[in-house]
Amino acid sequence: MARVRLIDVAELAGVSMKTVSNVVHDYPHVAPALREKVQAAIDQLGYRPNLTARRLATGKTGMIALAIPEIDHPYFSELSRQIAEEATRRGYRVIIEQTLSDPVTERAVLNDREAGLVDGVIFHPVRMETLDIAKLDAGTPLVLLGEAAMPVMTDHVMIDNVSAALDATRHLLASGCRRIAFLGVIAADITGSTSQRLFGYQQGLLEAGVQLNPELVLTASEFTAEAGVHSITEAIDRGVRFDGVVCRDDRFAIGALKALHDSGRSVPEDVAVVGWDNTFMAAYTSPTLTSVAPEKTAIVVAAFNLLEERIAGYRGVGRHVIVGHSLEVRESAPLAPSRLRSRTDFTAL
Amino acid sequence: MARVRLIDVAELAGVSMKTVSNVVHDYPHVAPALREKVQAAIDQLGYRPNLTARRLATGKTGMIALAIPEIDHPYFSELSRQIAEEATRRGYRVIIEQTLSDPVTERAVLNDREAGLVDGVIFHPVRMETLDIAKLDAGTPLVLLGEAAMPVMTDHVMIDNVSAALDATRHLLASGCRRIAFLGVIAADITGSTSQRLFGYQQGLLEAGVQLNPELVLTASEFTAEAGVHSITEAIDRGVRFDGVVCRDDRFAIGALKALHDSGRSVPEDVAVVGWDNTFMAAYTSPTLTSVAPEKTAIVVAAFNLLEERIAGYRGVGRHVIVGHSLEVRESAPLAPSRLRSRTDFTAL
DNA sequence: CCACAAATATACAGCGCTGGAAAGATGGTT
DNA sequence: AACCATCTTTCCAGCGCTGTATATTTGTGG
Repeated sequence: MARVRLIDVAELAGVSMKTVSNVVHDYPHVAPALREKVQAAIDQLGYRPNLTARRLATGKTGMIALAIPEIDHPYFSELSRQIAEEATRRGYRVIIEQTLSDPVTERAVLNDREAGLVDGVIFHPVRMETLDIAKLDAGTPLVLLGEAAMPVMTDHVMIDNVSAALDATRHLLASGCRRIAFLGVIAADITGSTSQRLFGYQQGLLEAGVQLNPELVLTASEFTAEAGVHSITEAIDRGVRFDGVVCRDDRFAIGALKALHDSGRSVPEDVAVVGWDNTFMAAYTSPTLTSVAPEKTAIVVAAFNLLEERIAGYRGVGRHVIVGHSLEVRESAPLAPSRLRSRTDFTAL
Repeated sequence: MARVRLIDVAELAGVSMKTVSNVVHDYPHVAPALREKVQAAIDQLGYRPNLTARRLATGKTGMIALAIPEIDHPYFSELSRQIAEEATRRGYRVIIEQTLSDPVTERAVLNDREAGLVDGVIFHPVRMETLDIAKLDAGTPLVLLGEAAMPVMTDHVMIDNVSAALDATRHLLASGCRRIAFLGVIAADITGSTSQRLFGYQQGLLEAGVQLNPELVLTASEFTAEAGVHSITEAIDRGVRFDGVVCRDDRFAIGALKALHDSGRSVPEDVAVVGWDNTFMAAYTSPTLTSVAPEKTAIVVAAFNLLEERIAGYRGVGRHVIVGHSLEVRESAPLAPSRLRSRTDFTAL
């Protein structure tokens, strides 16, 4: 099982190592006859270059790390797919690190772990403070995703969360909702992505002259559909009345749909629901889910552009790219005011 | 930006490289005073070991590759998550390769790409023939996932697809279905996973004395929910009558639920639906989805066990591990015969 | 106070590959 | 036939780290 090395091929072909290396790399100035002989030796021995050794010699790894909270969150799995594809297109391979939103793991990702292993890191932080990140950045090019407060030295790609939440809220208001809830605030999320969305939601209500009602800001224990179900169910049980919900992400929205269905409410007639991320399931829930749609492709492309500039040697201050978003309107919150029951009947449910 | 090397630390601390290395590795026989001095130098310089160099020296990479068709297929993203967690537990990092079911990419994964890069590969093939795989295995430990025909030399983990499909079919039969469709056969899938499921479905019908009807075997163009929608809709339009569907995976099932809903059929009253993979969405569709549940954790653990044995040097013939499965019964195909309309009314829809 | 074992620390040769310098061929000029 | 310029090929010093062999120090008992 001893691996075939460059020198083995060289000996068999009766040439120097470098010539074999040149053949492997398609270096142009190799005489055809020699090239053929070397190739034959390569084939005969089944030679495969040792990438680790090549890396040590060249200093380039050709790999990037993608650090995300959860691989199987639909938003992140869809993002991962696009990143994997873009990486392939640009000649990189991807190491995926799952942080599970654990601050220690997040730190580890940036700290010693990426030492010389990857050419760059794309990182979606959840628990780490921006300042921490800046400190730990040990020279490996880094691009941040998500809503962390603008770091000074680090590149960063995000959508305008405030404005997107504003769009979602306006949409619900336009369709006639007046008691709009927000799902959900999570204690552990300190990067501000939720709070930006909450802020946009509040702004939307205020500009429409609707008074803010703290009761309508629902909290959740974790980022799962189940937590969404629980939060909505509990609000209903508490007697909280609402006719619309802006959800922090699609998983919460999916949970909300279930909770509303189980409690006998119909969507969107009784309660309109807006999700966030426009993940694939949004088109397959029943009713289908209106959802804030970040331009995922733009995020991925922007992230790679920034990363490759850093890899190429850019050492300036952090750039901050805001990519577009839209509202994908589906059945759970249609455009037209389509309420079948009058709002005043709501309490009768 | 010049990286700090072991020798830099050694010089600052006034010791040999190896002593620094020993400190980094917590080698026990280092005098406390020296250890402290070295640690101070490490901290002062911000030294991080170069993993690529370490790899070259040790020959171990501490990485495994996971090659799957699509990162964002719920089954694979859930599997990936578990693999990532198990890998962390066992001290490995994971490179994820997305093959997109492309035979060329699949080949590349096994062929030159893993050269010395990873200690092992976990691979879920879709298009490659088993024989091909055996040929390309260049010495890197390999474990196959999924339903490829038993390879002779390669380790392999799967569930018993025939028996699982049989269970699903029996379940539908027990609840009163008689015209049970199978969704969906895909031309591009040559590994036999679909055909095994189809076989189990047919066996289930036969043992119940139900005649096979080729019309009820629905094909799909690709592995997406949309293709499932299309296939079911088209069958309905063609006038195919059915009161149950066994789906090849949850995405098809989700598409089936949508198509049935859009055509005015209710699930499970008119048509009962069984999915496959028991992905997270199964609990959140409306109605919730009965689904074949492979024991994902068992798959992951078995795969790692086999892989680590190979890494440790096992060179014997391929082992084949069959892990358990169950049927997660939910609303789309409940246990009891719960049909509201009589079957004869079906055509009236 | 010495011999000898155990505990610590060092030296250095690789791991397999690449990059640049240098050597060797080749062929066209004058 | 001597001389370049150009094309091919070889040589060899690293890349940063670890494992083994070896040297040095420390500790113990007689």
